[in-house]
Amino acid sequence: MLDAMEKEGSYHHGDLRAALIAASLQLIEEGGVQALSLRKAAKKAGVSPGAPYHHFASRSALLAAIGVDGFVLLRREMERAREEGTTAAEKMGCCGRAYVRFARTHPAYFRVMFRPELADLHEFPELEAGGSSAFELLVQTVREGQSEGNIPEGDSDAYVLLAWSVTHGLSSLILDGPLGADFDKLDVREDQLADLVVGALSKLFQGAAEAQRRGVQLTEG
Amino acid sequence: MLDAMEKEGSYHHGDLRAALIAASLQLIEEGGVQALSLRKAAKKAGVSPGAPYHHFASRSALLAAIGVDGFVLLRREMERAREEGTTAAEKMGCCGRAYVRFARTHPAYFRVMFRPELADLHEFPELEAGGSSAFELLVQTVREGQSEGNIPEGDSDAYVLLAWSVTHGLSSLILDGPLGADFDKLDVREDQLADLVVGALSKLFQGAAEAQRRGVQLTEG
DNA sequence: CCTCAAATCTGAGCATCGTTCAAATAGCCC
DNA sequence: GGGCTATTTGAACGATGCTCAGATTTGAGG
Repeated sequence: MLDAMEKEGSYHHGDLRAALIAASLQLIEEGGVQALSLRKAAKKAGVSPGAPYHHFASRSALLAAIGVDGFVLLRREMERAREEGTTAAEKMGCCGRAYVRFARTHPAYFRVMFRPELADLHEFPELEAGGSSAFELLVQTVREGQSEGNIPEGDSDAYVLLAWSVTHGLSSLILDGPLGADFDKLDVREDQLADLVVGALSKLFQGAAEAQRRGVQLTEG
Repeated sequence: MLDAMEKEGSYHHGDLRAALIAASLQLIEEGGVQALSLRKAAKKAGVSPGAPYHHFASRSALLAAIGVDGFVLLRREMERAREEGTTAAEKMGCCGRAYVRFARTHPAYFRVMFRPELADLHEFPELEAGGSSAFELLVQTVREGQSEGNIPEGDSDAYVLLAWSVTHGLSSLILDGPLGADFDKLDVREDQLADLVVGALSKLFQGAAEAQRRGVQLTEG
């Protein structure tokens, strides 16, 4: 599905399916998700307005296919980034930075991946599976960090959710939030935001783990 | 703008502007942002398809107005929640929980507030101002926490961003992410997620502040 | 090589959408 | 009442998602 040459030359168009996805990505990058119409994608692929419906049941199905590709790319980039760290805490930081980098580098994919009104997760189980796949990588890394002592014990689920929320939240704020207009007040450049936030989270994780090791009871509030 | 009775009885319709916003919110809650069309909102308000354009320059402008209302509501609920905490760390936790609660309680508002393709921040400065207003509340609270010793010193900007990213990320994941399908694997109910994640962040903040107080150097990685 | 069914594509058509605009209407100040 | 402005109408335009009957191409089996 990621390979545009999958069926080249075997049908009338070659591989209209891949051509439509490529055209769609280009349209989305030029003018946002709203700028994607099946008719424009069809014209870009040199085909009539009705042709796409032999490859995608609807506009949503096209977007779902793009989202699936996006999750594959994200998972791949996170796995690659993970190998740059030695301790689990480092790996988690690398994953987080890769997540944010992915959002900034592939905004077209990222938006489609997290817009259920464009491609519903229940309607396209492949999309849901893609999301779970990326999620599992974080679960694994946090568990490793706990056994290494870099992440406080207990509440494993909470720390996983915390890590994912941080990276996803920062990505969303950079892409769609008022952060793009506000971050200049913060005396940091946009490309440093991920380092800053993920770094702060790492500090907190390690500091809290150290405190716990010294017998400090971690309480909420 | 929040008051639906603002101009009641003074024009042909009464207050078409407010009626359109009310109708729009209803449509969005029923079928998502995509289910809102100016024509349907107009019909719901008992008015012709062209009438809305005397109150909103475009569909985007209508959505921007809704977003502005949303930011007012969010800011109000965060301020109210803040007063339930005594220390700054507690206040920050309350803000975070209120943020997530707002997203779950008012998904229609929340989505519009963070969809620049629906209502561009540059095009509607009021929207941008609304976002900044909510953001400032977090800045203030984190700064208070640092002077109280509940939040580690230094990197003030990073901790603000961290706190906002966490709350915004969790909200986004609950509303639009694959979390809705995955959280059952985590052995927690959805309404506990905010407590769990915000609580984890609070623990980290306090643990790290305690470690710093005992002379531990907080390093990234 | 020929046949024929299946896959693929065309192009017209339908309903809906955002948006514009001239003309009609209602409210308000003088 | 006169006249001005705000408001509303209803038709119109172009674009969209999607459907469908029919034309075209492909590839496998005789």
